[in-house]
Amino acid sequence: MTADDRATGPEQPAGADEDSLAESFWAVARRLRHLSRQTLEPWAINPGHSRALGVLTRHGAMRLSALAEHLRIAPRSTTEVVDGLEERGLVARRPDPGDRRATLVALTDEGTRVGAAIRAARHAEAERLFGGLSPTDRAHLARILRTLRD
Amino acid sequence: MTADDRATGPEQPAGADEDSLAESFWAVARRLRHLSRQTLEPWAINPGHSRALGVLTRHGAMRLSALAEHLRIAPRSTTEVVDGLEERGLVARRPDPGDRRATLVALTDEGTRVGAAIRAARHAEAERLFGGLSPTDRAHLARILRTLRD
DNA sequence: GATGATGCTGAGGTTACCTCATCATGAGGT
DNA sequence: ACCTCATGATGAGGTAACCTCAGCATCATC
Repeated sequence: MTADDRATGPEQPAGADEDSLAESFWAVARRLRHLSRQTLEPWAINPGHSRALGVLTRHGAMRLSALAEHLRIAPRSTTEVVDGLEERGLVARRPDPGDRRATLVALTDEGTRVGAAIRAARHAEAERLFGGLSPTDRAHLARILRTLRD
Repeated sequence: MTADDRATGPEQPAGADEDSLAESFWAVARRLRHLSRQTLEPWAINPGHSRALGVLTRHGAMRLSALAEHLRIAPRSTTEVVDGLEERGLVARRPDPGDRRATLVALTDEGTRVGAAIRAARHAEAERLFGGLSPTDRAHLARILRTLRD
């Protein structure tokens, strides 16, 4: 049939025909998301788990509640994300020595390894998309995006 | 706590710290999505419904199955989207005169009106985000995005 | 040491998708 | 005409990733 009215992912707004900046923007976002899914595939890990892994890689062990804030999801939902990572042996729960109500989540060795690998793969993935641009265009894009983000 | 590890929306990959093009990209995507949610709010319509409305606005009445292809969701899911829009009085089902198995979905007058209003609001919304750019930057961005999208 | 706040989790709900089975209809072969 | 297979929509039921609310243990404060 006709082509791609859903210029974007499942959560994205419509307006595909517009041929506007927004449309192109979502089209690129979509490509990025696809790349990302491919990147994560070898680890059989979903984006949510990957995000949590990223936070722990960058910030080290923390309470579930802190992780929830980083991920911007409800504490209760964080319980489940951590459950998943724990099942896969990527993180471990241990009691917070300073507060017996609290639980700390820390990367296991395996988790550290996988976290680093994903980080590297993610870097390569970005390179795959943006690598085609000339250095000038990369600079332009970086500057413009920085402007838009404020 | 620290700020925003979730550089993006609920479905987006992680990697916030990277300070890479990808990171900025998702940050902007996030802003766009927020704007979009605001845009849709007055109509109490969700992105899925809005997308369907957009397709019908652009392409006119069509079968459920055709709509499913445009939206890139399963036919069965389309049934539900159309149910929702029909409840709100924005579309109507009628039998396909050429095939008694099939059902055509068409915008009602109200649906046409709302579709147009959303289209306009969406345009304004894009202007709100991209309007701050100089004409040169807009051209740069448009060109670069077009390159990335292939 | 009672009172209220905080940290985690069980129970159960929502949203937006999915697959599979079913039913009516259509199209083609014999 | 009849049989078979394909197709369009939908009922039934499932899943993933969130959510809220209630409950329990623990902490901080008065």
